[in-house]
Amino acid sequence: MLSKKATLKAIEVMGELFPEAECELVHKNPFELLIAVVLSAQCTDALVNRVTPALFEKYQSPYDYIKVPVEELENDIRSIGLFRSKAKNIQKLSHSLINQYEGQVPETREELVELAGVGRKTANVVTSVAFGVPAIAVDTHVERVSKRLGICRWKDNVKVVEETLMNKLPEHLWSDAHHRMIFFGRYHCKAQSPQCSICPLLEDCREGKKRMKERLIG
DNA sequence: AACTCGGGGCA
DNA sequence: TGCCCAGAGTT
Repeated sequence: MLSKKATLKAIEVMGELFPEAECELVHKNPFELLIAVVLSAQCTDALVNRVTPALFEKYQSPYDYIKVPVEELENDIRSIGLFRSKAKNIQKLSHSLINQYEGQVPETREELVELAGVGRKTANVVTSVAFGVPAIAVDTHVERVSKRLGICRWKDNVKVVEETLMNKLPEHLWSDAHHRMIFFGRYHCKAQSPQCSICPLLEDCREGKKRMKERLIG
């Protein structure tokens, strides 16, 4: 397991590699952010950003989303994939916001995860980005990078990965660490073709050294 | 724990 | 053109 010190150093190096790492979802308020993150499940943020300008123009509140037939909402988000379940979830979620929170977005993880289409990762992104609560949202990039570097164990589930990261990093870095690991995972430590041979973290990376040794990397 | 949903992107 | 990617929900 990577020490706290080495983990911190790795996060700093990722920051140097990707100084532009920050939240990529275009949002103006907690509600738009929530919708954007729900839409982003199983597709890229770039894809979501293609539909959100028109979507947010047309739908500005939970009340707008429940006024239209579900087929119309499906059609408005058709190009991002999984549009049937996402449209259904957004209407269900909108009803919940109206009935339980007077149309506002709740500010705690516990309340957020109860909403349709909102899981642990989405709840963390909303609380941290919209409400400034320190959190590490563990998506597949964060999970893969953490496991390859040896910050956590291979068998750890998402919850344990999250707790381990929080234990090894100071609270004020949680948000930055999240964004940096996403960039690092997406563009460098890729799922299929990690760039180990040119990686500045190779010395400290369990998986990278193994791959180099086994010549899995050119 | 394994499977499903559904597109876009890339080799 | 077929494989890979990305979370939440269901069983």
